[in-house]
Amino acid sequence: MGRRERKKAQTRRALSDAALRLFAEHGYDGVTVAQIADEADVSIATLFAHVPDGKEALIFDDGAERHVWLAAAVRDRPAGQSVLEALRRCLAGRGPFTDDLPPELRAKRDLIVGTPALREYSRKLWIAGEGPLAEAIAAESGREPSDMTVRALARYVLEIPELAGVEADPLAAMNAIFDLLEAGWPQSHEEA
Amino acid sequence: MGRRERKKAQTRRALSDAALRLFAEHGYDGVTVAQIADEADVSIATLFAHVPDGKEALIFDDGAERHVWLAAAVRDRPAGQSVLEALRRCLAGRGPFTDDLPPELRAKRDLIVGTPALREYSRKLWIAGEGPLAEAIAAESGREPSDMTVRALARYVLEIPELAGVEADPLAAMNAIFDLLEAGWPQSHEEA
DNA sequence: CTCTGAAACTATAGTCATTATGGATTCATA
DNA sequence: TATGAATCCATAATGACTATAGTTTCAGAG
Repeated sequence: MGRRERKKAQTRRALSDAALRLFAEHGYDGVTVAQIADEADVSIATLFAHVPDGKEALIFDDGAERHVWLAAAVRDRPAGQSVLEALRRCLAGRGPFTDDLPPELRAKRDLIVGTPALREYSRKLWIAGEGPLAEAIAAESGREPSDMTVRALARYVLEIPELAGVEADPLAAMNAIFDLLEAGWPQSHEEA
Repeated sequence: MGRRERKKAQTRRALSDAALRLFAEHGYDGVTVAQIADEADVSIATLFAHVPDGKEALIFDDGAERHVWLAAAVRDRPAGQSVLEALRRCLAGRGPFTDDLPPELRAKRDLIVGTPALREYSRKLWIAGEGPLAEAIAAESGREPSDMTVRALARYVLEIPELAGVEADPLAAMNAIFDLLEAGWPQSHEEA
């Protein structure tokens, strides 16, 4: 990676860090993009060049990883395990379903959950994984990616964190929803 | 209804009409709130007093009706009909699932679908019906409204228009999704 | 009918996110 | 080393939205 890309990544990182620090201290609405740009020592124009989606996007990275990561969980699951079982286990170790996180990440998660604008943007990134996930599910179940039930299943799985995350026992809630989906999407669907 | 409320409703209507007309002609981003306020012959401050949720909310009414209407479809269904069957029939006659609409409403729908900001706001209003719908489902199926599966079902049903609406045959797509949900939420759940 | 308080309206000025412009600097590479 | 692209900057503009303070209009009490 050349110096150019390195500097670019550095600037992006500086912006993320500055934004997260200031948001944590003053709240999302208590911080202006000008302050963030100052803190990161770049101009406002540069800030927006790095974050075309706007202020909310500052503390997120693409989210492309998440898609890859979900699709991989489906594709690389142990032999004999159902697609939904793989997704269930995959989600169980992430997001709202574990408190086994470094305090830094926990604080970030709380900030997002407590800020409507951030929550919405986070959802948008997350739901963008519907297409890739649907492709992975289709490939593993011998269906077409355009199959409505495949797309619906992908979407429904992606909704689970938002639905279960606010419950008293998120993990139990998640399992209840997966049970519901598994009844409607039985193993038999997965025969090629 | 006194003159006061009547005038208020008139102003709100004038704003809606002006916004819809201008959006249709110049596109959502091609119109400023100042133009809309002018067209409706009110000040900008007044515009925002009527529409606290901002520009996107101009062409929508509360959406409170929609919730009532959905919950009613569940509550007042014919004896022996399942909750999901009632919802299936109810949705089939609305939104993206019928072209049997006055051209005025069709144009409005196309505007919303073709404008990200409007689409998102429309979704927000629609999803706000999750709570009421969950209550209705819970009441009819002898479960608690806090039951995770009830809330999930409500949410999943509300997602259907967005999921199926973009398919070539929306009605067929909707039916496919309802079949999926009915398998996971069998009749047996509805015994009190 | 008249008085009064609240609601609705207005003009004005401000804040803030976001975009546009045009120029300066830095880096990759031929 | 020269060239072109990427990055950055200062500046100014646009447009959504909010705050303030004052005016008009209506509903209801007396």
